[in-house]
Order: sequence, then structure tokens, then C-alpha cells
Amino acid sequence: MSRYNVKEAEARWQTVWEERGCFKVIDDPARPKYYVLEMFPYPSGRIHVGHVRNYTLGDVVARYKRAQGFNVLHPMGWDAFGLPAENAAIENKVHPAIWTRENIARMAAQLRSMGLSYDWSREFATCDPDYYRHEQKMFLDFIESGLAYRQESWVNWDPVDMTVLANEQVIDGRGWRSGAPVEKRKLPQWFLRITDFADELIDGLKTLERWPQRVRVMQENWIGRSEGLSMVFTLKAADGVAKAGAARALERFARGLEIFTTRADTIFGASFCALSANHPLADALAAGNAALADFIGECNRMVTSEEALETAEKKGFDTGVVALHPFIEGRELPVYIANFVLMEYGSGAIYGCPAHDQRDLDFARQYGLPVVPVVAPADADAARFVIDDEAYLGDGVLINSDFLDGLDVAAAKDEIARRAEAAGTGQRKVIYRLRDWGVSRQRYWGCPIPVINCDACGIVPVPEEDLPVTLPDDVNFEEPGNPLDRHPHWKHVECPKCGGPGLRETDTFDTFFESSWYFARFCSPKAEAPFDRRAVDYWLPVDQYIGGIEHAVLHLLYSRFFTRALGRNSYLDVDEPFAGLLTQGMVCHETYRDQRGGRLFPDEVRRTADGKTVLATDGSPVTVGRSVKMSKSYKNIVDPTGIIEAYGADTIRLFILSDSPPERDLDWTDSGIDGASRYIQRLWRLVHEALPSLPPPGAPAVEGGADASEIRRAIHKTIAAVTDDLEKFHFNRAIARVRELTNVLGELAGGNGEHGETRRDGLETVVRLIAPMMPHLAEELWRALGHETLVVDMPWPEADEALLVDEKVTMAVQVNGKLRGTIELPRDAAREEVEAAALALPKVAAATAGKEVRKVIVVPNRIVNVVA
RNA sequence: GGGAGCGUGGUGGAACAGGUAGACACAUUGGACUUAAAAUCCAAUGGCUUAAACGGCCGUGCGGGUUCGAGUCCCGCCGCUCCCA
Repeated sequence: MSRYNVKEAEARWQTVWEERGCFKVIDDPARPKYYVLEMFPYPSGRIHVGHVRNYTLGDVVARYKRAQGFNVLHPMGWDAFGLPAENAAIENKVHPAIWTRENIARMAAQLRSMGLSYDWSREFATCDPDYYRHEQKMFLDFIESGLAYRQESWVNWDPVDMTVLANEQVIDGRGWRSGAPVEKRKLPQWFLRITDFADELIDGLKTLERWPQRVRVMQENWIGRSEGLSMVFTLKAADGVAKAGAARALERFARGLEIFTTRADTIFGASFCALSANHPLADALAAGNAALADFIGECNRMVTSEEALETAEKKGFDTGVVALHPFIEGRELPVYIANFVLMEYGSGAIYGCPAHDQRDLDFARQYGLPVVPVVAPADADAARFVIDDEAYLGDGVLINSDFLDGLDVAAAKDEIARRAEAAGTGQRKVIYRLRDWGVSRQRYWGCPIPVINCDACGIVPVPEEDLPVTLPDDVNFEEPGNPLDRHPHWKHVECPKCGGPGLRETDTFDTFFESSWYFARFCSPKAEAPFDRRAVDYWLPVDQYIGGIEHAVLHLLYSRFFTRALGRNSYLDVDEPFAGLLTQGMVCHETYRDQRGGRLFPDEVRRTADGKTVLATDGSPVTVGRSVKMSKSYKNIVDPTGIIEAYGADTIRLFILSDSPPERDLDWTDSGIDGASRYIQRLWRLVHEALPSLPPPGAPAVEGGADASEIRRAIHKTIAAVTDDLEKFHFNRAIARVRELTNVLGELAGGNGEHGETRRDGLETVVRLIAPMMPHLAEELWRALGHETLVVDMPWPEADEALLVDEKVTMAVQVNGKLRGTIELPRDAAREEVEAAALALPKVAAATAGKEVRKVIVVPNRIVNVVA
């Protein structure tokens, strides 16, 4: 028997789908829609296995929903702006636009070879001026509606490359490329007011029932809402230490020091105040105090991540200024500058209550400050409750707290807030960890920010008729710095308002800007307007979004915000862009090292007959390391295009879906690929061997007796199970179920031609069930089975409910919870009958010998437990 | 440090809602076919015990608990992963 010619068949069916326009979708309000989207790729040059996994998952969903009768939108495009193109320009002297276009062409061809059901007519790249012109208009509307604003802000500056670095490009305080120490610089930057939507973004998470819980938790933590109290403490110089400088500084803070706390209930345990090194009062005090100025300098050099703040030694500098306790007459709290207080959080000033905050406690122990517990666990002896080296963070009853004594934490917070508000010294306040989104990037390969700076008129938006502001092509990357800024004339323009000399903004947008609305553009990619309202109203939200967990916060949060911002500017009418989210796991592979410890690529090693892993060239031993995420640095990468060439798209698709559930990490193994390939050949053979003994398609089913009815049950149970599995994205289980049915049919294949109709039904069912997962093979076998139609146009098979329940059931019989045997009975047999059959088992009799049967538990059709 | 999750054969993983643990594969071993190999087909495959078993015992990270019955629920440990980073 011949073999399935994978390569020839896959190319042929891809052409057929293309020629017939199978996946071209039109808006049809009369039909239910389903929008499935995979996170579009950055065109880095080649697709990798992670892409293959992502797009395979999406394609299965798209094809399955299509078979179910949905009008499916399944588009693909390119997240085409970004830094790698500029790096390529520097390293290979190729223009970013050309590099990007070439990569897109190569990757699109690779994707096409996978047989994905995209509507390619909707393809676009975000670097198309026709795409980003809309984005520029949106931005101008955001400025108009107050959602975008410009402000001076700190950036990481690489003095050698003369460029701004993202946080992840700063490694140990040095630029990742130049290695030069990074400086902090203040530059005017554009921001989007995402914090305006903080509460909405939190509330919206509750509606996203088809999102993974952990992504919702991550976003909630990222936004970090906390409710607290802002209070003003009166300041004065401590006795005997007043200095001229301090006095002047205090004059500026005559109204007091604003502090923020989420634990106002602990106010009676306060023993000090602490300021951020960047607090204006710190600045003012440092003016007359060199030691303090030094300390502030030291704090500024410190890494200010939250992690570092948690673990670093708590350090402070006593300013000699004291704050008056708002509720204890005459109590003075020393004011420190402390390295663990952030200016960005709250007001940049806190009071410390060491007994109930670990950082405050560490600090108090270091500087010998009092530690007074004011909250004790409800069951503790208040008089003896002391704090050792661990702060008490739990709930409890207030002690040592004057009028708060006896209240619980929540009531105490409330009472303090009430009194502070009544006295005019405080105010309830909600603060967020989330900061506004800085969108300015000092880069060439991005969407130009469409504003002009004029000395006379200030910031002037580029008039709508002048959009898009496009990038100049004639740039060079030979010199450091932003080519847009260096360009001889690009930035020099007339001010649209006064006609005087103006300067274009030379920054471009953060590339998260483009990815925050691409899903909406896919609804009407060719529209003159950014969105055709009828199209977006029909298609949005995305019903199923699929991508990597690494975007759990930024991209997904920005998109949720952007959708709302577009709503506020009347572009769209949905709140949540992605109704369902599936986050796929990483693709992993073993790692290899040679004898000298150098890393090896998987294709540099081979397995010997006795199972050892050796170097392919000389057979020397290789150390096998554990499986980790595929990456260039570990060299544990596999090129999917090579696999597709050798084994076909269906094989790689089957392998990717087979073993691991989509959310979990997937271990890439060569034997897994072989196994997938074997199944494809086996199914092809099974169908072709059966063909001569099958009736023609469409022949009426005939009753074939008990055997045939068993097979029919197996077929319909498989349909029901696979359907359920696909609904829940349990693709690995779906494949297991199909393989089971294949095994059942395989045992009949060489038979004498009995039950022809049933066997045909079985094989056709398998073909239709695998169609979303192995679409080329399914078409090939569908045609082999004598059909003129395409399986891609066939409706999803439906299970016959009547065939899902067995007439006979096998019930397990336990004695005291231990399995002793099974009994076979008609379904829904009477309880007495079941009991009698169970007790009649010799093993049951043996196990209960000499004991009294106290109880018999019968779970209908499942289990009998004899308690003796 | 805080948060989330996960621990099942040699391996990836099944087990819906507490009811026959190990489906489906991979790997391995034995056999058939073949001059031979590949491919394919058949069989075995959690551990211990046993000559062998349609026998017995043990078994879902560890210790306890709830229940007629626990991989699944509860409590306490141990280990790993991810996120905040």
C-alpha cells in the first residue's frame, strides 16, 4: 500500500481553500458571529514554535466554531513597529522598513504553509501609514478630551548611545548595549490618563468570566487600589536643633506635612514620620544641611524597585524636625528621610507604626524608636501582648488607643477618618499603584506623535488634513541618538496656528499603542474611517483571544483601557475588548552541553542505540539538562519550518495539541513528532484499506444487530466527548477520544465487510472530528471516502442522545471501600437486584466472611459498597 | 517579602459533580513479517509478593482529619513553578 503524500496534499488543499475563498468572511448580521483572535506577532524574521502553538490553538477554535455554523472572523496581521528593526538597521545596515517588510513576507509564507484558516484579505501591518494615521487622529482626540497630556518625567538615559532605555534594557544600572552607567534625565513626555479608569478597569474584571483567574488577579494587583486616609501633621523644629536652613524650610510647610496611610487605626502607635528622599521638604531641608544632601544622593542612587525596597537595609536620616501627633497632646514624632518611602506612592510621606508594619518595625529597631502595640488579636491578653521582631498585621481589637480602645480595625479606621474629617485635618482618599501610561519613545521606528511645538503657541496638534505624519525614509543609523531628531529638515515645520517656525515632536509612540486597538481594526480593515461602526458593533468584542501569559498585564490592560478611551471619544461602544482569554503555556525543550560545558543545539546531538545522548559529530558524551523555555541563549530551539517541510503541517499541529493541555507548558520531543506522524499515516491507511468494503457515501443506514449498535454507541459517545472537550479547550483529551475511536474502527478494518454503513459512519465521523485539528488530512480522506464537498464546509457532527446511554452497565463492588470485583447489570436495575448481585460475588463473600453486613451503599449505575 | 498555582507510572498526561486510579500516547521489552533494515502488525508494561496467576498486599509529595468511600474536600508540613520583578 502506498503512503499519504503529506507535502503534495497539504499544498493542494491550501490552494483549494484559497481559490474557493473558504475563509473570506463578510459581515452578516443575520448570522451569529464568533471572533477568534491570536495575538499578532512581531515580525522578527521567522516563526518559532511558540507562534505555531498559538496559531494552531486559534485555528482549531476558528474551524470548530465555523463548523458549528458561526460566522467566524479569524484575521492575522503584524505588530510591525519596534526596536529590533532599528537594531537590525544598526547591525546590518538595512532600513527598518525594508527589514520589516521582508520579515513579514517570509513569516506570512511560513504561516500559510500551516494551513491556518485566516481571512488574509484583512491582513495589515501596524507600520502601514493607512493604519497609524487613525491612531494619530485618536491621539489628537485624546488630547482634546483630556485623556492625553504632556509632562516632564524621568527616563533612563544612555549617555553613549544617546538614547532612552526601557527599564528592561537597564542591566545592573548600565545600558544593555553600551554598558555605560545609565543616568536619570527629565524629559517632556506624553501620557495617557489610564488612572482615570482605574476603578472601571477593576470592576470590569468581575465581568470577564472567561478569563483565567490569575490574569484577573494580576491586573487587580497591578492597579493596586488602596483606600486610606490623608492627614496633615503640624511641623516644628525639635528643641535645640533648629537651624537657619530648617527654619526656612519649615516656613514653606507652615500648613503642615501631608501623610497618607491605609492603617489610620494604628495612629496611637505612631512613633515617627518618614519622608521620601524626593519629597519637597527633604529638598528644602537639604539646602542647609550637607550631610542630609549626601544621604539623599545615596538614596537616589539606590534601585527603587519594590523588591529592592523590601529587602534592602532600612536607612533613615533624622532631620531634627518633629511632627505633632494629631490625637495625643504634646507627643512629638521625629521626622526622618527614609530610603523605603516612595514619592510616587501617596504623598511621599508616612507615619510609622512599628508594631503593625514590618518595614516600620525594622526601622524602629534600628533607630531605637518606641514600639507600642495598638491592635491585639481578639483572643490575646492585651496587657501582655508585646511585639518582638515580627509586626502584627492581623485583625483584632484596639488597645493603648484612647477613644479607639475596644473597637475592631475597620471601626477604628472609620472613627479616625470621621474625627480627622470633622477637624479638617484629614480626608479619606483612594490611591492606586497604577501610574499613567507614558507613551513617548525616543525612537525612529514607531508611529510619529502628531504634534508641533511652537514657541508662540505652545503645543499645536497637526491639523487633521495633514495626517498621517509619516516617517522620513532618508535616515541613517550610523550616529547615536534618534534619527528623527538628527534629520536635516523633517522636524522643522511651520506652526499650523501662527505660521511661525515650529518643531515637530520627534518622539514616536510606545508600540503597545498600536496593539491596543488592532483587534478592532480587523473588523473593517479597509474602511476610510478608523472603524466601520456597523462592523465593529457586529464583531466586537473578540469572543476568544489567545496568546502568551507574558501579556497578562501590560498589553491586555492597555487594550482594556484603550477600548474605554475610544468609547469615551465615540469610536466604539464596548467596554471589554476580549470576552474570553486563553493563555497558552510555553514551549520547552531539553538543554544540552558538551564536555567543556558549551551549549549545543538539539540538532547537534543524537541518541545512541542504548539511549545515551552524544555529540552528533564525534560521539562524545553530552550532558542533558532539564527542559526549559526555548530560547536562543539556551540554544534549545527547534525550527518549526523544518518540521513542516519534513512531516507536514498536520503532524506539527497534532503533536502540539496532543499531549499537554494548552495552558500548561509543552515539552517538545522528537519522539512526539514521530508519534503524531505515525497516527496520520495510520488513519490514512485505515481509510484506504476499508474503502473497498464500504458502501457508497450516503447509503441509508441499516440495522446491523448488537455489534453494529455497539460501534454506533462508540461513535456517538466520541462525538459528544470531543464536542465537550473542544468547548473547554481540552484539545489533548479530544485527540485521545478520537484515537480511541480509531482503535475501535481499526479492529474492524480488515474484517469481512460486515456493518459497512456503520464503519463508513465511523470513519466519516473521525474525519469530521479531526478536521479542525488536522484539516489537510481531513480533506484528503473526505475526498477519498467519495465526497465532492469539502469537509471544511461540513457542519459539526451531532451526537444522538439515545446512543449515549448504555443498556448494560458495569458496576464496581467494594467491601469497606476496597474494590473486590465488578458486576454487569441492565441500566437502572432495581436496588435489591444490585445488592443481591454484589453480595453473590465470591470475593465479596470471602471478604465479609465472619462479619455482619451492616450496610450496603448503592450508587445507581456506578458502585456498590458493602460495609461490614 | 507578598500573591497565584502545581505535585499522579520510566515520560507527557487522563480521571465530568467524592464513586473501578493510570484513559490516550511516548518510551521500553518480547514476538510476527523481512536475506536484512525501515515501515507495519501482535503482546507485555505502577510497585512488591509469587514458579505463575483469574491470588494477596501496597500505591496519586509527606503527616493527620472528614466520609460507607478521598488523586479529588479540610488542617499542617515539604518541594517546584509563575507573577509582583
